[in-house]
Amino acid sequence: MNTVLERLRSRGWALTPQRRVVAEVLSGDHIHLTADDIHELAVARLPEISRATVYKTLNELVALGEVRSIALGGRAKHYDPNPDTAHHHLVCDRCGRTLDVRPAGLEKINLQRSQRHGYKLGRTEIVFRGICPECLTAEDK
Amino acid sequence: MNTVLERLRSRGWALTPQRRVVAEVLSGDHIHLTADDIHELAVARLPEISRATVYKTLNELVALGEVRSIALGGRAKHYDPNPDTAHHHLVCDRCGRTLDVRPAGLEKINLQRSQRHGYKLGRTEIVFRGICPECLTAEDK
DNA sequence: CTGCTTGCAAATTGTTTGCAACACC
DNA sequence: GGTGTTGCAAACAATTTGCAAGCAG
Repeated sequence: MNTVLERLRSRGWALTPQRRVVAEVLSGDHIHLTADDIHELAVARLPEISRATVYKTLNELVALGEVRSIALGGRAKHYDPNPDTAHHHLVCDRCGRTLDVRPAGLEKINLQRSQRHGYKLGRTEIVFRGICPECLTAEDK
Repeated sequence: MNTVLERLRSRGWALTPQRRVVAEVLSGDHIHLTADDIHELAVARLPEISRATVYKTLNELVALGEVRSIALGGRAKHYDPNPDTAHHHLVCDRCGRTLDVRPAGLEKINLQRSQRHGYKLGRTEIVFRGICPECLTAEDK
């Protein structure tokens, strides 16, 4: 069922072990990892993979539209393996844990013409910020 | 009319030339600058100001709640001098130019309980992405 | 062979920190 | 003279790039 890899191969992407491992890590349920998280998980499956290769592969996946890179405020970029499904993000301000959310009634959000300032509009991103349950209990000091 | 400086002074913040210049640059109409932009503009008014001081001052302003740091996807953080007024951002995907927008009808956005995953909700940030007029005309190749 | 891919190491970029010199009550 | 602030330079962290060597067709 790994359609990601099929799609990539059909676009002429050389399927090396390194690239397969990166794609596999991303399609797991660990979501919104940083490049370094991804490298760490990839090393567990393929010890000799280098950070540079992980970075290059991630950039290629972003360019191919298979993955989106998102800026959540921490130092490092996070990678979102679901660029197509419409969803937004719920981010913990303490630990950075990020979940996908699909809020009801927000699909039709749009900027009225008077607020567009001549921009041609594209995607709208919503980030809900808060504190996750783990950090909340840890906070009960 | 520089209430920012008044507020800061009343909180015991030493008002040095360097800090005043940074605050002045931020209260200009050039909005959402990066730390380096701010340094550059500050140097124009006070040539000997150092990058380190600008960074330190910006971090203090953020800690004091006078300025918010925002991640817009580029490498560098941007600084938003209007943390209090409810507004969102319209970002150019080409050049990064960012404007404040106050879309109508979005004030009551909220995540329904079933989507909160136990998070205690805080602020909601919306980023509208698009291409600004300048980049649009430049693109007419 | 030819060309894409890898991985090391070095370069870049954005930001922070250690510390000595300084300014201001 | 102590407290807080500056600025240089060095340290850091995240990411990118140059390049020689490897592998695949």
